Amino acid sequence: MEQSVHHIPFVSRTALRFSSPLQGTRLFDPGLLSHEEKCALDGAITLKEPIKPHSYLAREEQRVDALHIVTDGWAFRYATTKEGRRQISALLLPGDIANLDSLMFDELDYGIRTITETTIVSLPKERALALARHPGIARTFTWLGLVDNAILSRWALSLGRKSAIERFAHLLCELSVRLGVGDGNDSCFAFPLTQEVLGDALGLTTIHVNRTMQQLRSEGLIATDNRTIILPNLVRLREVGGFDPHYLHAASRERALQAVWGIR
Amino acid sequence: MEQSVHHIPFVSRTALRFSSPLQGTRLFDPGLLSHEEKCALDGAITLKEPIKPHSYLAREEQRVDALHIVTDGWAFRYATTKEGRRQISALLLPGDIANLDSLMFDELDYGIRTITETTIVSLPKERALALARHPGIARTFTWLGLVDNAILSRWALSLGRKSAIERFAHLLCELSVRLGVGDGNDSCFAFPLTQEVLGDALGLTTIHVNRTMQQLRSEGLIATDNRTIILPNLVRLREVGGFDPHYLHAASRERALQAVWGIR
DNA sequence: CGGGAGCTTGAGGGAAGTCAACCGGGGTGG
DNA sequence: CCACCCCGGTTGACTTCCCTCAAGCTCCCG
Repeated sequence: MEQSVHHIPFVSRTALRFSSPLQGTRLFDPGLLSHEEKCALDGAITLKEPIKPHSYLAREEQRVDALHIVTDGWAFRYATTKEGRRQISALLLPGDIANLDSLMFDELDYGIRTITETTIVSLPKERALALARHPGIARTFTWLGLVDNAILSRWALSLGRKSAIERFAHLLCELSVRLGVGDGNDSCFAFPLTQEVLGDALGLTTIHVNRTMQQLRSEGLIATDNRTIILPNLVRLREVGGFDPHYLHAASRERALQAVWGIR
Repeated sequence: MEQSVHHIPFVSRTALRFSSPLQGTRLFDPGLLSHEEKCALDGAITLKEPIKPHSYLAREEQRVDALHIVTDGWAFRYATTKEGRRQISALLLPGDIANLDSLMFDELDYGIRTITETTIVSLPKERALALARHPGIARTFTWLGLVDNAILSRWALSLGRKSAIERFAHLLCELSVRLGVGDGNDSCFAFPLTQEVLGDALGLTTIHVNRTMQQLRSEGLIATDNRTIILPNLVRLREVGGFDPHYLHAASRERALQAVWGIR
């Protein structure tokens, strides 16, 4: 996280005056924050010890008094039926806020678990609410909540109306965009999801996930190797999944990055 | 919706000084708004002509430059697959904002249709953003977005991990709470959803919705009569649906109502 | 070397989908 | 004013996608 200034091209010096664990996360991404607001945010957070893989960041019904922002690693939100069937409602990637709703609600109505080792920074609820008096920060929270919502709406479309292979393809397309791996074919990224976790995200059994993966492999749409996934034909994968990246509103994110850094 | 002042006990007269179409809607509910903020909101909205049943309030991909708040009637948000399979991602009841995300995004990534005749008020995006400088209004928007999110997460659990009858039961429980019909058994409310719309909300075919309704009827969990539904055994219905009202955060709404009106 | 986590395979079953009718009622146009 | 039509609901027969159950396999790690 300690990043040295000389790795970054000479632009926009003032914006670089500090180096925050939040640098480059989605919290800063939408481009809604002034330099002052970024500093204020940065001053309010505390960096936590890394959290082990497969451990609980929070349990269902738990009282949580701080926002947790993932800065590294993968995690997920989930809910379970009384019989113990689990549905993942969000995959949390670096930059995501794990529990934005804690801003307004006292108790979680879901649980949070890590997938890989995960580092988070936390922002006490009270300070977050105070910071939300900065219009840019308030708008950033709102923006993040709305994107969460857009993603979840697509998941609902997948869960309710798509076949296993379509759901899987759609999820992979979503992840490739959210992770910011290039649009070109032959996308490739670390993929720490077990088939069990995939099943719980896609509303399928692990066994059916396995068979669906085989189908995708045999059609040349994915290749996996040691927790890495390759998408050799993103165009066709998007067709299969019925994926249109528009809903992720990554464009505004790109635009913001460009405006702030003059790069990328 | 036509509420006359003399139905309301003599309390908190100042809070009643104006009568807004927003009165009693979820926009005012969380209790986050000062009297001044309510006035500001009220001054920014315009009441629209009632919209016919089964008509489009907005299409997918459409540019929308105002928030639309449902004040009467039922509507829904939906998305479709390329083959035309439709999934409803939200049922919009009086008080709901149909397109909160228009606050931040230019184009919808869903469509909005009415179910019954619907009246809406609209709030131009620019004015909404300006109003969001009031902390209470900003927090109200955030609150509404977060509740939307909580509801959608439960829908994902239903769609991914519950049987037809469980999904149906859960939806009915959710609606009974959101509509504010009493907790007691023998809840009863107008129910304008066709089996087709229900199917699109629950991720089922109309035919299977029909059979599921028959099952619920035969088990004495619902009774229908001319677009009205009766839930004769809400306790068992909640058991069947695995429903816990906590996630709707209606409590804070009740608390707010109590604080403002001293009633209910 | 044993054990567990994650992956793979096969056989059989079941919940929900598909296809194809039919019904009943309310609106409408001839 | 009646006939017609269309929408929404209902029913039956058949299909299918995905689930369940039950193993066995392959790593990796202690």
